[in-house]
This record gives sequence, C-alpha cells and structure tokens, in this order.
Amino acid sequence: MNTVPQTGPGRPRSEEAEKAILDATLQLLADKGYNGLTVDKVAALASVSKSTMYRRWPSKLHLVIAAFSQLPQLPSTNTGNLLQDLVNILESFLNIAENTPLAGVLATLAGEQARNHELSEYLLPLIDARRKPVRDILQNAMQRHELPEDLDLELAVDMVMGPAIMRMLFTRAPLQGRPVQQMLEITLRGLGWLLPEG
Amino acid sequence: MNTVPQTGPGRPRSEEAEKAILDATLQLLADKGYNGLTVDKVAALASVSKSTMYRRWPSKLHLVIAAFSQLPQLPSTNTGNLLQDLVNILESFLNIAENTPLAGVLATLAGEQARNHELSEYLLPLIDARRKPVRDILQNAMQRHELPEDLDLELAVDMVMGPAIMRMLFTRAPLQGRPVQQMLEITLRGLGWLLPEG
DNA sequence: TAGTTTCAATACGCATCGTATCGAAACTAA
DNA sequence: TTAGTTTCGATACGATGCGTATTGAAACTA
Repeated sequence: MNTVPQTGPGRPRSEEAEKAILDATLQLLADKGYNGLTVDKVAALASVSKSTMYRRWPSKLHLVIAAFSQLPQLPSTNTGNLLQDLVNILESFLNIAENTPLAGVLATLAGEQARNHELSEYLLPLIDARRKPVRDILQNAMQRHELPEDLDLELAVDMVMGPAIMRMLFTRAPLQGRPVQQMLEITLRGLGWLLPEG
Repeated sequence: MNTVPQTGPGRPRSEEAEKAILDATLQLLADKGYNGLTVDKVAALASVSKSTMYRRWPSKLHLVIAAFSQLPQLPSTNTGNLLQDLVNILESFLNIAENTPLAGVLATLAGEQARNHELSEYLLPLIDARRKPVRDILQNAMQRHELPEDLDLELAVDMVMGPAIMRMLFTRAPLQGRPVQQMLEITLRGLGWLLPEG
C-alpha cells in the first residue's frame, strides 16, 4: 500500500510512525467521518509531520483506504447451518456499520470510485476482502450440496449482501433482527437452497 | 426546496435564474461528479451570481439535492409481465448509472447522510421517489395475485434493487443483460412469484 | 414616491489539501 | 571515521473552494 520500498542507504522509515498514522486515521474516521478528518489532525494525533504521511500515501483518500485495509476480517462462523451462518456475519457487519461511520465512508469511497478509476485498484481488493467470508460460507454450503452445483458464486454474494446494504445506505429502515433473517430466507429460497433436513 | 417564499414587497425572485442554476448543476454533476462541481462554476455556467444561489439553498449539498429532485422519474412500464417490467426499469436505471456519474453522486450523498442527519430530511424523499416505480410494479403484480398477499413491499423493493446496486457501486462486475435478468429471476423465485401461466 | 427585496459583481475570510524548504537524525558504504 | 543518502519534525506556502459581506442598480408594493 506504500508508495516506495525502503531498501538501500539512508535512514529507514519508522514502522512506529506508520502504525501511529493508520491508528490515528481510523480513530478520527470513526469519530468525525471522512469529511471531518483532516490531514493536519491526523498528523497531530499521530505526533508526526505531514511529510512523513505524504511520503507513504499520495493523498488523503489513499490514506483512508490504507487505514481501512488494516481493519480485521469479519469472523466467519461455520456452524453447518447456512442460514444461521449468513445471519451471523451480516448482523456483525451491520453492527459495525451502525456504530461507526465506516459504512458512510465506504459509500463515499464508492462514489469517488465511479469517477476516479485509479482508485479502484486500491479499493476493489478491500471490498473483495469483505465479500470473502460470505463467499466462503456459500462455498461450504455448496460442498454440502445444499446449493446448486452451477451456482454463480459472485452473483450469489451480491444477492446475499445487496439487499442489506441497500437498506442500510439508502432506505435507512430498521435492519437488525427479523428483517435480516427474512431477507436471507428469501434470497436462499431464490438461490435454490436445499435444506439439509429435507 | 427553497429556503424562503417570495411573497410581499420587493423584487420577485427570478424563476429563470432558478431553472438555469439547477440545469447547470445537473450538467456539471453529470460531467464532473460531486467533487468536480464547484459553486463558482455553477454560477458562471448559469450566468448568475453566487448570492442568487445562496439565497435559495444554504449549501452546495442542498443545491445538489435540489438538482437531483429535478430529474425525471424512470419510466415504469406495465406490460403485465412482472419479470420483464423489472428488467426494463433496472436496465434503464443502470444505463443512466453507467453513462453519467450520477450513481456515484448518489453514493456520495448516502455517505454524507450517514453523518449529517439533517440531510436525511431532504434525501429520503428523493430516494423514495426512485423506489416508487419498482414499488408500483410489485404492487401491480400483487393485485394480479402473482405475489403473496402478505408480501412486505418495502422489503421486496430492497430485494429487487439491492443486488444490482451492490454490484454497480462495489463489486463493479458486468451488469447489463444476462446478470440483471438472472438476479431478478432469483429474487422473484425467493419472493414466491406465482407465474401467471402456471 | 418611499420602502423592500433581488440582482450581478466582487472582494474577503477561512479551512484544507498538497508542496516546498530546512536542519537534524539515522542509516550505508567506503 | 567520513561522505552520501534518506527520513524525520517543523513550518511556511500556494492553490482551491466554500460561504459571507458589500455595493449600487433593478424590480416590485403600497
């Protein structure tokens, strides 16, 4: 994610500073959102000069993306119950989204991506990492023959996550508990879920 | 959407200027996106002074929202074929999204909405208007008894639009033609679509 | 005719991004 | 030890863009 490696002669880059910058970025992002975060504030909070930041990331946007990719993966349960596994991971995703402005930031980045194509290069892997747990759960179910063999996995991921994200970002209707389970039941039925018990 | 009515004495507000401002806003939005649009550029393109703009809308954000609500509704066909009607409206939505950065702007606004709650008041009606054609199509199908009587209509709208929007904004995989139809077939199956011919 | 509001033009304050400069610090290589 | 290189913090700076303020003319009401 950095711009240049630090091999050769000269003073080595401070790993400490790098961590402090990314931590400060995440904290300010969580406290004030993307627009409320300023480069100078990050520098002050991380006790670092701006040159140290811009040597690593070419813009505020890149910095934010780098900070995002530091976030831990969502815990992907594998209870063997497809519906329950999906409910779990979606609920934990929505919990994060409701208690931090990360969802809003993600939407902002998506909007920027539509215009700034160079951004996709950095953003797409990050998004794919968020899709991966869902993909894994679906893939496990396929191996248990609970889903059709010819299922388009990427399309299925969109079908599973799309309605919840739609509601979270745009509709802004209640989403915890019942609605999530209901949405997933509908989607799984559409995908041709073959329940293990019949 | 304006801040103050124009009754009473004094020079009346220019309807012409208002239209020119909104048109210029839409054009710049389509050409350069939200960040590429500047208030001064809008003023120049509309041949209007900034005071004329700020007298009507208190910020760039409000102006953009006002311009958005000027956009025409998507044409809601009613052929009697539920799948085809939904394919049509989603395709025309995606056509706009692919040929202009308006979709990206919508994402940007959604991101802002997550932080700026006062914004929801203006944005939600606008989003609801975009959902309405889909809601109408689904409602028509319900009256034809092609969908269950107890269907949660709002949830169904999210299920229909969510996967496509997910793919458009985040996944960024191909979306025209086959995938749209396939996604809708899966969703309708999950919703319990009772085909008219069987 | 007097009072009120909008108009275009323009200047201004202010925040913020990203760049540039500087001398000190930390490292490599000879 | 010494010369060369890169990063460091501190700080200043240019550029951009939002939103406000001022001013005199224009368009309306009473």
